[in-house]
Amino acid sequence: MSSINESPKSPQKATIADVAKAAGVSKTTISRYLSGDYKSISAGTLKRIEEAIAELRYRPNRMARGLRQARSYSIGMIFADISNPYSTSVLRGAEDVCTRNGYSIIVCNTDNDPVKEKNYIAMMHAHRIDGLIIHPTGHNKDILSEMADEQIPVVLIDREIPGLAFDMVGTDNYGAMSEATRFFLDQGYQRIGFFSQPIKHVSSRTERFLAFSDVLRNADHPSAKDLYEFEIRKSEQLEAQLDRFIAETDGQSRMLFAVNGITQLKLINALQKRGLSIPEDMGIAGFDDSDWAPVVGSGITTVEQPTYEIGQKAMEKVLQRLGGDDGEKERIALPGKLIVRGSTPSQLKKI
Amino acid sequence: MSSINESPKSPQKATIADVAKAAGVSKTTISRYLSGDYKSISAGTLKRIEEAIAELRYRPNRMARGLRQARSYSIGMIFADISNPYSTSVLRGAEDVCTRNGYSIIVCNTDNDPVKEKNYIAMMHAHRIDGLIIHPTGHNKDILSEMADEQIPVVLIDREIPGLAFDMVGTDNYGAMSEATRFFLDQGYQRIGFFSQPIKHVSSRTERFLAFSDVLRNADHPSAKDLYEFEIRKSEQLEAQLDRFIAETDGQSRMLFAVNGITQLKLINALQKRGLSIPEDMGIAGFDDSDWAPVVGSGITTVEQPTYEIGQKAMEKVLQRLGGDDGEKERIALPGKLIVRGSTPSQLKKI
DNA sequence: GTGGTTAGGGGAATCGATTCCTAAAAGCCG
DNA sequence: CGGCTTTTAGGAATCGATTCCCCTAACCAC
Repeated sequence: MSSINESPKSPQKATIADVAKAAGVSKTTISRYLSGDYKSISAGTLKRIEEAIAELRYRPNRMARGLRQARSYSIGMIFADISNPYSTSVLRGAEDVCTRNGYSIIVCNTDNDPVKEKNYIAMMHAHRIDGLIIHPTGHNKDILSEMADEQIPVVLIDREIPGLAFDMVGTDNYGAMSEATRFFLDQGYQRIGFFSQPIKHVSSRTERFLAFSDVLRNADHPSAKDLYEFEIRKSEQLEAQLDRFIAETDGQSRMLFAVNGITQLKLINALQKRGLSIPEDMGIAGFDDSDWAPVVGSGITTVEQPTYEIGQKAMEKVLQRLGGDDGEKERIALPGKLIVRGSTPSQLKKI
Repeated sequence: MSSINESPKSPQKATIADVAKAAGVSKTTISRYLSGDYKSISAGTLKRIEEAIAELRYRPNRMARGLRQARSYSIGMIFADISNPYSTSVLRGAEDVCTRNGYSIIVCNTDNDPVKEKNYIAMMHAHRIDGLIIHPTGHNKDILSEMADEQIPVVLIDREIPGLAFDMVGTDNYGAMSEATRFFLDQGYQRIGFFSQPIKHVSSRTERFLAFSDVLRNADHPSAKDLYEFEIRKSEQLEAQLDRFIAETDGQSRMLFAVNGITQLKLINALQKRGLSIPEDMGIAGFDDSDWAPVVGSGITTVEQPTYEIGQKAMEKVLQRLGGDDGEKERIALPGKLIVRGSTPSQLKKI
C-alpha cells in the first residue's frame, strides 16, 4: 500500500520497513537501533535512522515485538475493590515503578467476586501479561497456580493464599496491630470491639485479629474474643453487631476497632445514627489512614498502611522475577504506623 | 519444540497449530471456531475442536490476533489524578462496559503533569490502543489531535479542550452549580467564597465558577466575583486565600464553596486549624459527594457527580466510534445532584 | 447425467517486529 | 601487502493468529 500512496501525510502508520527504506538501510539495522544496540551502527547511519523515524513519526508496534519475543511488556493488576483508596495508592506505587521500566499496566476490578476474578485472570492470560499483581479474593487457587505453572510471576498484595507459594507484599499486620492494641490498653479501655468483615479466607484480617487477641489475652483483658463480624454489603449486620457490642458492654469505657477504612466509616455513621458521640460515648480507631481521618470529630486514630510502598515493592518483585530470579518466594511485610488522634483519649481518669 | 517434548503437562503454551493438529483439522478451521463462525463447521468437527482446546488448555494469543487485525482490543485510560475517588468511580463504570465487550483497559496516572501525560499518550500509541479515554491536563493538544488524525477515537472526561473537537463526557457543571448557588442564596448567606485550583485551562472548574458568578450577579449578590484560587500542592496558598476571605467578610454570615472533593477536605482542615466551627462560624459545601461527607460534623452539603455513569458513557462512546460511527462529536453532560446536609443551614433567622 | 449451488474445510500469504546466521568493508599487524 | 580480526550491516525465517482464495464432495433440479 505504501507503494501506491506515498503522500507525505498518509494516515497509514509507518512500519519498520518504511523506516528502513527511508533511511536506506535494512530492517535489521532499524531493529538494532530500537533495541538500543547503538554500538553496531555507524554515526552516519544512526543519524539517517533518527531522521527517518522523526519524519515518518514512526512508533514501534508493541504487539509485533511482543509476538516475536513472547512477552507483552504489560503487567496485570487485579484489585478486589478498586474504589478503595488502598487500591489506588498501591496502583500508583506500582505504576511508577512499572513505567520507569518500560512496562504498562492492565487493570481490573473484581468487586471481591471470585467469578469475575476468574474471568479476569483468563483475560490477562490471553493478553499474555508478563506478570500479575493481585489483591486476591482468596477463592481461585487453581487458576492462580496455573499461571505459576506457566512461569508467569504472580505477586499477591495484602493477602496470602494458604497452600500457594507466591511472593506476597503487604503490611506487617501483626506488628502494627499489636502496637495499636497495646496503645488501647494503655489508654485504659475496659472493652474493645474488633469489627471486621469475615476474617476467614482473608489473611490480613486474620492476622490483625490474631494480634489484637494475643495482646489482650496476655494482658488478661476481657475483650480478647470480642470479634464482631459482618458482611460489608449488608449494613443491617453491621448495625446488629454494633448493638450487640453496645448492649454487652453497657456502662464500661469502650471503643471500637475497625479492620479497615470502610468499616471505620460505617461504624462512625452507625454511631451518629444512634446519637453516640466520639470519643465521649465511645472511642474508635481502625486500619487505613484515610484522608478524612483528621477531620472527623477531633480526628480518628488510625493505623496507616504503607500502600504506595506496597505497590512499588510488588512491582519490583514482579520485575525481579521477570529478570530471572527464581529464588525462594518471599513474604514482604512493610511496617504500618499508628497515628493517634482524638478518637481514643485516655480513659484512666474516669476510673 | 512440541515434536521433541510431547509430555502432557508441558509448560509450553499451546498454539492454534497445536490445536489444529490435535483436532485433525487446519488452522483455518480453528480460527473460524474462535471467531464464532460455527455455521461453517460440522457438528463432529466442532466437538473435536472443543475437546482439543480443553485438553491443551489453549488460550488464543491476543497479540498475534491484534497484529494481524491491526487492533489491540484494549482501551487506554489516562487520569490526571487516579487517587481521586472521582477517577476510580469513572474507571469502574468504564471497566464494566469495556469488559462486557471483550476489551481490556490500560491505565495511567499523570498526576496532572503534562510531561507525564505526553509520555503516556506515546506509550498508549505504541500499544496500539483502539481508543483513548482521558481526563486531560489540558496541555497536550498537539499529541491528542495526532491520535485523532490516526483515527483513534479519543473521549475526554470532565474537561473539554478548547479548539479540539473530541467527544466529551462530564457533569452538567453549569446546571448543577446554578442549582446549588440558588440554594445557597435561599439559605441567606451574605458572602460565599468560591475556592478552586486555577480555573484557567480546566473547563469544568470554569463552568462551575461561571454558573456561580452568573446566579449571584443576577441576584445582585456581593459575592459574584468571590473567586479564591490556589495551587493544591501549596497549602500555604489555600490558607492565605482563606484568611483573605475571612478578613474580607468579617461579621457577615458566610460560607465556603469548594470546587471539588479535595478542596473541601483542605478547607475543612484549615477551618479546624483556625478554631472555626462548621456551620456556626462558617458554612461549607462543594462538588463531589465523598463517602465521608455524611460524617464530618453534621454532614457536608455536596454536589454529587454521576461518576460511574460518566465512565460508562465514555466507554460506550469509544466503542460506538470503533463501531464506525463518525457522526459529529458529542458533548454529553450528565446531571449532578445537590445533597443538602448540615453544613449549610439557613442564615435567615440571624438577620 | 449435467450443470449449478452449497456446506465444509484447507493452503499459504500476511501483520510488524526480532534474531540467527552470513557477509562485505575496514582496520591492524608484522 | 597478505591474512587476521573487528565493525557494520543485510537476508530470511520466525512468532501465532487471521484471511483471501481455492477446492472437494454432496446435494438438487431438470
